[in-house]
Amino acid sequence: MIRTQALRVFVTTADCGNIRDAAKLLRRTDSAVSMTLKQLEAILGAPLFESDRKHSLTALGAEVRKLARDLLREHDRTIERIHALAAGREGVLRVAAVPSVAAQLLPEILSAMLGEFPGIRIELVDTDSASMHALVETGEVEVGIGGRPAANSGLHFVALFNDPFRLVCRKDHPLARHERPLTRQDLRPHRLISNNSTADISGFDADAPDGVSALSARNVISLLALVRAGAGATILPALATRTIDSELCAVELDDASALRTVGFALRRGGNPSPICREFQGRLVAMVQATGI
Amino acid sequence: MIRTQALRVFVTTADCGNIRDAAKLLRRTDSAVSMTLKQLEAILGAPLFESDRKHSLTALGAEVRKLARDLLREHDRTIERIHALAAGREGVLRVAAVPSVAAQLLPEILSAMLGEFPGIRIELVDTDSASMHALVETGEVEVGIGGRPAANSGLHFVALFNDPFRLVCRKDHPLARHERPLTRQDLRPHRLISNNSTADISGFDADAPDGVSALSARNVISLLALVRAGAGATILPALATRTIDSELCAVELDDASALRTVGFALRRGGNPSPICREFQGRLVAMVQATGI
DNA sequence: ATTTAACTTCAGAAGTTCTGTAGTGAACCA
DNA sequence: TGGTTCACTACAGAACTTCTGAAGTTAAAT
Repeated sequence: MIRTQALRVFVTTADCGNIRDAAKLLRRTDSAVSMTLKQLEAILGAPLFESDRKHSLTALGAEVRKLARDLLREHDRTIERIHALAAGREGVLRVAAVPSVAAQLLPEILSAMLGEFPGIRIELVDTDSASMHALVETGEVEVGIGGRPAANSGLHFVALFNDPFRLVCRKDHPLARHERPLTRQDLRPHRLISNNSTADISGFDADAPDGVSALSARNVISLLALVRAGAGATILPALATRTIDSELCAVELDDASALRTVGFALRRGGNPSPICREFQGRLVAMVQATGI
Repeated sequence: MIRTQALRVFVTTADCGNIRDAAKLLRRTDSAVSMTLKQLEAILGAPLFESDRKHSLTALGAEVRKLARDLLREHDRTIERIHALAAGREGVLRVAAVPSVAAQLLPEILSAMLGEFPGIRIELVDTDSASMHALVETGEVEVGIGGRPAANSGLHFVALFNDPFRLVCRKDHPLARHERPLTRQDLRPHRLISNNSTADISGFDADAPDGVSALSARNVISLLALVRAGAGATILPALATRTIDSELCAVELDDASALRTVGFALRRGGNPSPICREFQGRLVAMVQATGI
């Protein structure tokens, strides 16, 4: 059996032209190097060096040297990549997140990771919680961030923070300067624009005729445009209200159920990749640091 | 340190889906395989399999498997090629030979070798002895077959056979039916066409005025065409007269110096490649078998 | 609850690879 | 010519690694 180490000893010796320097480079004694070369020649049944002095190669030695050098280069590169994968310095992070998280929390973390680990690739999908769960379940993404999946799903959920819903309205809206947290009673007289998030609030859509609001928008940009235009108010997770413009304001709701739990969704029993663990760790740290 | 063997154990186990079958394939005990996997995971600091049962890989495991599989494929291919080189089943044979040998002896040997060792490549140069020596000396060919090089050259010579020179003339030439071997005296009245070979015969060209023959030809085809056309006779090594056509005949010379020694020319101290040794062995065998 | 299968752990055996020392032979120098 | 140096080899034992076989654990199947 030809060991990779034997090839390395041979190539190093051929490069150095003598055993002593090769042994120094390999951090072995001369005799160990000598023995390894002897053994390699015995396996091949033909000499690799012209003479005992290792300064010139036989025709065979020259050919073997070329092959071995390429193999070792490939070998070292691969071993390094395996280590990098294991250390999370390389690999692909596929993550799905609800828009509020994707927009408010992830950019900082992801760009920091890209900066620190130049070898990695990141794929971010922003979508609603239900689609996110599906993506994790099918394996299209490794981790999702959003609402809690149904208990009977194959997903493992780790809560990260609780995000209260807020009413978003124009500053001149009647409820804008309300003193206490708004009750459902307070909201009833006003037109509310439903959106992807409101589906998560138990009983919210049910208040509307046929359980469907008169006006709805999927996209946060157009949703806020409608609010800004005076079409009504809407309800968004507090996280998503962080960057609303100065024409608008977010008002607290007095409703324990108007709270969504945001966390990681992972495949049950799945062992996340090192890069995914790294990502999770950073997000947890950020949530703790900012005290959301 | 990640050993190549550990990667092979990992890939095999991943392929089999369990340790037992992998151990059987690897001709190791279960425990050896188990230990190797454990050690590999310890080196990487992260699990490669989802659970103790080795039927499903972690995200990291799947990535490592891909890399390792490619590396092992490359590794096995290279080791096989090194063995093939050492066994002479692969490689390049670069050989130079004088035309008579190249045309009469080598075709059979070289085509047999190409048939038996599909991995090899052969480069044959036919040239005169002096150029052959130069090619061997510069390393452009590994071995040459032809006349003995000067003693002060860097070449090692191994005699292979003695090739007597013959007179080649038309069947209606006055010397064609000579009873005894021809002496120089016999030749003197006739016009001789000199060629590359005649330079090797001591004193031959010297017999002509100014040491140069009136007519000379380098190429055997045109040389024989001149003889056939009645321009004169010529002298060629017996080996080269084997395939002259029926219009011509070869007549023995009575001259001990009209003998050339043909043999291998190799770099002094050079250790020929396995494929070259193989070639030399076959040529020696052929010479002995045919009794040249 | 028992059986079976898959894997792990452990201690010692087996095997390998390394080191240090002693020695050979070639090259160099005077 | 003999001394010196250099590069390598041989060998024996030390150090280390890897393997085996037996016993043990865990998980799934019946």
